[in-house]
Amino acid sequence: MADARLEPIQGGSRGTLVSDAVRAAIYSGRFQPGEAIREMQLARELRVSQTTVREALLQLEHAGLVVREANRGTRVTSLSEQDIRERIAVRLMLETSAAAETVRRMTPEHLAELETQMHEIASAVRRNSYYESAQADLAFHRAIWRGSGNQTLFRLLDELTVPLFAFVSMRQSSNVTDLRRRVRSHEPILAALRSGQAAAVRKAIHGHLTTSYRQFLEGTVDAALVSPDPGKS
Amino acid sequence: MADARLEPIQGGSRGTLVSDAVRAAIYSGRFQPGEAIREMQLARELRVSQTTVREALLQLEHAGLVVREANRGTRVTSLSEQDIRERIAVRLMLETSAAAETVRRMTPEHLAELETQMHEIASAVRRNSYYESAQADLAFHRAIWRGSGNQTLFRLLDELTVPLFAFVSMRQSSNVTDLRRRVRSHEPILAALRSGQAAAVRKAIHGHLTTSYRQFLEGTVDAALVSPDPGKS
DNA sequence: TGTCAATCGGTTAACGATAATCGCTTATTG
DNA sequence: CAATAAGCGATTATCGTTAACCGATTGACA
Repeated sequence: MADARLEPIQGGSRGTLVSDAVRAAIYSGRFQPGEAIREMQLARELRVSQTTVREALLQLEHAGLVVREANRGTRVTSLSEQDIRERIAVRLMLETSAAAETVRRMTPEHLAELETQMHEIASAVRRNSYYESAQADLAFHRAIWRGSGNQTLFRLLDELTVPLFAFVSMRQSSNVTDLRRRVRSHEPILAALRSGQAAAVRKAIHGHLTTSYRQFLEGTVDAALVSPDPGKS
Repeated sequence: MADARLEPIQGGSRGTLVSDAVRAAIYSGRFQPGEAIREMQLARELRVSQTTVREALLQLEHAGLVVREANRGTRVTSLSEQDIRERIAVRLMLETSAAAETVRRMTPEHLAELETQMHEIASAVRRNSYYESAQADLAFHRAIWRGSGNQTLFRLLDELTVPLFAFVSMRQSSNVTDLRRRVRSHEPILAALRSGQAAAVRKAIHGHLTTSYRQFLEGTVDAALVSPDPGKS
């Protein structure tokens, strides 16, 4: 009973299938931010009804990947500078606390999983695969969020961050230097997690995020919401 | 141009109308937590198509008021003890930071608005109107969130808290003592906001929330995620 | 020639009907 | 008699079509 011979069939509903397809198209850049997505056209291309497409778009809207305007249409989300700063600020609040909790509950197995994810990032970077390295990067952070044991917290961080990955990384030049930095910048987090000290983890996450998003944060008038943890003004 | 003579007509899409109707029914208790909501039945009662009802239910699912299971049906969300604890923990993280930012940007106008909201709460309590006092309570907190100037933060707090109000207050006895407490427990927040000191505001919010939700928090094994701010273990 | 209303093209919103899926009950069969 | 399959009722998922809506453009009229 413990291990079935067959995997449960995947695919879910047709709407989810469509949603996945569009999501992949957005990530891979086939749909550009700001570009309109027409329900009927998509329905024809994918051989499904408009209703199904609509349900998929509703899901994507929830995930923050598209925006829908009544009677006007759907377009790929194009995060404004302000949107990005806001998301980063909130992510900073949540992820530092999540990681601090994660380190408290850390098991050797979980630490091993994080090290594996780290290897995945490095591997993708070695292959110079930008898309996959971003996926691995996200997976690493997800593993940290999950470790907090708070599903609500995980869900919110996911909702907040997925569009960030989709649209921020899109702008960053994917040159070799940036990719190398992607590996290095995660190492202090892992080190802090190994140390088991919550304060160190908070600092590591804070440093990682502010560094990673430096180019989006500089020029922010109110840095307050961006660094609520240290520097208690 | 600045002030129109007429308000923009409300009502939005039919789907939103249905969604509002169901939301009100949930809040008022006409739909109980755990109760099934049948699409076709609702469609007949409201004289709209099943598609429209479905869109409404999708909206409500996003808001966390109902849960939908593929091919099984929709039911009113019944938050588990764990869900509630998780939401409180995350709300604590976000609202303390939001309020700290709000106090930094506070204007006399905004402070006046909060005082007005406070009067609304007191007024509803005097009328012994439980439902309205809960609405006013929520409005007070919303005003604080909005003051942070971070729309993303506002949205997340809303998403997180609305179901809390819907289902937590439902369980609390709405006796006179509880209602009086509802007024009193907000006063320290207002006082802290007037003082202008971020640290005081953080403490006030923390105190308010842990007090308000005491009955749901006691017995929590890991209080860590619930008090990430003070008492740095 | 400027203003406003009617029209038009394109798109989403809503509809009614059918198909697919689920859990449960009832047969069937070895 | 137990295990399994077939059938049933209820419900959601999907479909194709029609209605409503928005913004831009055209055209009439002062």
